[in-house]
Amino acid sequence: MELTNTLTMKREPVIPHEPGHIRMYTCGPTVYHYAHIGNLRSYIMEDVLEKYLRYEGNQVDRVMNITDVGHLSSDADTGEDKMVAGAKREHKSVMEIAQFYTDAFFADCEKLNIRRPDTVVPATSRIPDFIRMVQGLLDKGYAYLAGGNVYFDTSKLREYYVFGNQTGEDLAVGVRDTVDADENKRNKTDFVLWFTKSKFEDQELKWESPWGLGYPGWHIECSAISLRELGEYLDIHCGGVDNAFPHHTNEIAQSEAYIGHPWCKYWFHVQHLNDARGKMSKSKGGILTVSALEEQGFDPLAYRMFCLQSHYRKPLTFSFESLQNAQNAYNRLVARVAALAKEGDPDREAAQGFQEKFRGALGSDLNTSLGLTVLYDMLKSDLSDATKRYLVGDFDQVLSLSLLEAAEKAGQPSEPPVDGELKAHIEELIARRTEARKNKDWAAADAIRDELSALHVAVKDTPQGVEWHLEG
RNA sequence: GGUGACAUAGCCAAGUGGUAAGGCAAGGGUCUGCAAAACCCUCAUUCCCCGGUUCAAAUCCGGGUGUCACCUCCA
Repeated sequence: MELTNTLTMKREPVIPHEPGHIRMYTCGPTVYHYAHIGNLRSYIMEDVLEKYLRYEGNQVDRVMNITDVGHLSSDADTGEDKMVAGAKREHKSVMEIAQFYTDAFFADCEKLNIRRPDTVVPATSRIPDFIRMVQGLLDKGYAYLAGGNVYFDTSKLREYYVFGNQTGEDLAVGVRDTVDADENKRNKTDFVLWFTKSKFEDQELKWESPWGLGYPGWHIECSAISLRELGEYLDIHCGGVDNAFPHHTNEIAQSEAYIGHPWCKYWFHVQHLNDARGKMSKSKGGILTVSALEEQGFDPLAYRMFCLQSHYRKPLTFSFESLQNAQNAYNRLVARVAALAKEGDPDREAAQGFQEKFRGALGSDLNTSLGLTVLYDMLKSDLSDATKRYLVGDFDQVLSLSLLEAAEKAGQPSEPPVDGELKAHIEELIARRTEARKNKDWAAADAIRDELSALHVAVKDTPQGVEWHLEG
């Protein structure tokens, strides 16, 4: 397949270091709060990438870290570690908070059909690895001690800025007026590998190290975890664009300095989900979670479809109007799949043409929007129902919209979740309406329908009789 | 100030030199007592603007404009 590699800003064929075996790393969540749907857009698109690589027949090893240490609390760089702030807010221990939000993150992922990576590593479980790596960088002369902290010396690199054409002079330290210049740094692009001293004094999570009691810098965890789990040749590193600088830039700097050769070949960056105000972010507030969407009657998979209808390299603006579009489209798609006859065997040979088109779409820089079009074209084609069902299942290995499962549920009118008394009342009203309709007393029939609709019951007259269901 | 990405109908979008896919919404129709659902039909002479190259440009080149993001917390 071909992907746009952020390192070169060109579309390139994906050729892994070891043929047929792709090693993929993803920056995981910081678990001090619920993930918002903007975070989850990245994870959805990365999930599609992983599944498509498997669909093409590759073995994929995927690793994700869980950041349960080392991030600061507020919009400004003042205050305590975000994990600590979260713990205090909820009167729990730091590790309890981390576990709680880690579980919440994976629960959201499950609702969105995001596969859990093969290996998930909490940063706090790998402190000795981080210390070893920092020591290695010191030994090789890429790091220095100053003011109690260990810094990475970016002047030792041939090239520091790998994404884009910035120069060191361009870096405006303190663009955000709450960020102060760190006097210990030899170069303004240098960054901390290990802290023992910082302006944030009340860190609860600290570990012994050769440089004193402290905690790791903000970038070391991804490098160390990736190097240990996936080796020195990483194929694809994923993340949101806002992490390209400084996080990914610093990861590359320290990883390549440590191993002494190029590290990761392809960088896959997902653009932001914006709302009318711009980037949706935790610090701005007003964030939307999967649960919030569910409370408003949306299926999490409609949000997945919303993301799939767009392209990962385009900024996507969220609005409830757009999500409603996606929800409608999803419902109709499921209804179409549900209408396919189940009898018969698929004609796999006839299916190949659409499979090729599907690969053509997804293989071309993960064009999910075009992939959905192939699905629609296939459903409209003159293939047999059995073949169509087969292809729906085939494409859904990548799209993961649970189309066959949802169609199955739609096919069996499940008992509406109402208690016996209310149910009896509704059925009584329906019986009276049927009677009124038989007598062509339309006014009475419509009055009863209004009454039902006040109870949030929608009725549908079909040749087989009256169907009803609860709304919203 | 520096850097990067993006710009196609009401909305989401495909498109990588050959004369604007698809989805949602909307309008019309069939069906139905009326609805709902389903099905059928319609819906951009034009792709942010201005130049240029070409027989031919949404696509290539030059110059603008706008939106968003990053510049040490963010995916």
